[in-house]
Amino acid sequence: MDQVLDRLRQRGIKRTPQRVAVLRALDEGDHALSAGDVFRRAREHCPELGLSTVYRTLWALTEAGMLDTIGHHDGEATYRLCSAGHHHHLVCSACMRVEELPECDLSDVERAVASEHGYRVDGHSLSFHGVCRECQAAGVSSA
Amino acid sequence: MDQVLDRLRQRGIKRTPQRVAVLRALDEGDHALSAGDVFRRAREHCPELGLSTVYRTLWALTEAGMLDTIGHHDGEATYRLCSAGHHHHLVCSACMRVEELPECDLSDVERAVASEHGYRVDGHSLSFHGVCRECQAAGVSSA
DNA sequence: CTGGATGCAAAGAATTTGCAGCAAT
DNA sequence: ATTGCTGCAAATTCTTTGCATCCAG
Repeated sequence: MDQVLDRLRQRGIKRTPQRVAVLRALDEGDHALSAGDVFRRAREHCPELGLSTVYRTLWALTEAGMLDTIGHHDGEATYRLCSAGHHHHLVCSACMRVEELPECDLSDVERAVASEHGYRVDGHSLSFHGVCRECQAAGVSSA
Repeated sequence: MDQVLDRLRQRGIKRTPQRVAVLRALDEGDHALSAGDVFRRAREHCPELGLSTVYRTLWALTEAGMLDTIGHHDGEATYRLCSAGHHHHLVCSACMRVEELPECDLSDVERAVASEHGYRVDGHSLSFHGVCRECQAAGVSSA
């Protein structure tokens, strides 16, 4: 997580207690969190945190390519710290835990789709959803 | 498009001029439209249409499995009439045209991911984005 | 010091909901 | 006739922005 702060510093972003609190909230547990979730969690470490700062920090992290938008459930966007490179996600619909899937072998498919439809294909996004081991054990069937 | 109305009728949904107008707006062109887009287009055929009705109809169509949410750009969700079965999308980021990709051979990958991570994988979503033939010809490079 | 960062409150946008009247079946 | 549908306007909710002040570098 300190590497994240390093990368931010390189982009001229200052290290403030608020940002650290937001990062800690995003970092503990690999779950996808909404802006409100982050706000509530980060507040425990930094009570004077404002919601605007959360949004501003989320935006900065997204700009820096360190934050992925996982989904938009019920009008709320959910975010998660992620590695910078190309990857996909495996999302538990019960607890919102997110695992990264680095491997990706869709270039053939991409090429096929491109030529078949006359598109210049610039990229793709792929995500799997299901229920993680823990939630299965806990008897959760879906969400 | 009349088949869509048939399927709606079977769900006990009445055929009103407003719904028809919304369906026409969604049907003409294979583009992904936001609620506002649909509203503006449908109004041309049905000037007394209210925005709420658009949202209510979009919701009904989604419930019926005939409408897919393509993306959430700038806080606006975009929708498109789609076939009921499992399929993926190829989206032109310039004109928002959407093509359906019926073929899908990810079951192996899905199985591998499931066993590797201990998940019960319930499904996946995959979409490609790029620039369609027409927009390439028109010299559009991205969005 | 100095420019970026913050909190607050107000603004903006998209979507939802209450309600009394209207229309499709 | 019934029952759902509609438009309008008000209400909700998520997110963004303006601004005076404050703090990290």
